[in-house]
Amino acid sequence: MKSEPDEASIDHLAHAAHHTLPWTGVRNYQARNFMRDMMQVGDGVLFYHSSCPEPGIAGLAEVSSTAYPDPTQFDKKSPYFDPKSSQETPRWLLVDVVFKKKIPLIPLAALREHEELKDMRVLARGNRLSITPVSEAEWRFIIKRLA
DNA sequence: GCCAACGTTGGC
DNA sequence: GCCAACGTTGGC
Repeated sequence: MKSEPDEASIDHLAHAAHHTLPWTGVRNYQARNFMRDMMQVGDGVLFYHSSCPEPGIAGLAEVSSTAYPDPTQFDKKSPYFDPKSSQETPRWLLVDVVFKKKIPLIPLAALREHEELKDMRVLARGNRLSITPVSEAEWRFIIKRLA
């Protein structure tokens, strides 16, 4: 799961109440569907810092809720407000994410060096999804070899 | 700041 | 349903 560290970094997560943050602001249908259809409580999360001086995996977290409506879509003062959404038929969902651990940054360039990770969705050419699946093999490799 | 890549919008 | 225009993402 990608986040801009200016907005929500691994340190923010570590210091949040209950070490938990709602993953607000996803406004892409594919990313939303991953949360809705594929994520379960207890799933591992690679916390990725994007759009920053050192992009890469900065920590480990866990999904701690199933998907539910993102309240910011109803908030006129929020940058994530969506006038086309309604309480009755919410368009955007989120999951809660709980902190597990901070790790020495695994830079994007390091991820790209490993043959084992060449098919990682987040590394695919032109990928713009902020949430992408990680295979079992990719997860194990990152945890054992890089984290 | 640049720019490639991709998603969304909206006219037709 | 097509597709051009536009906006956004995100690494560099």
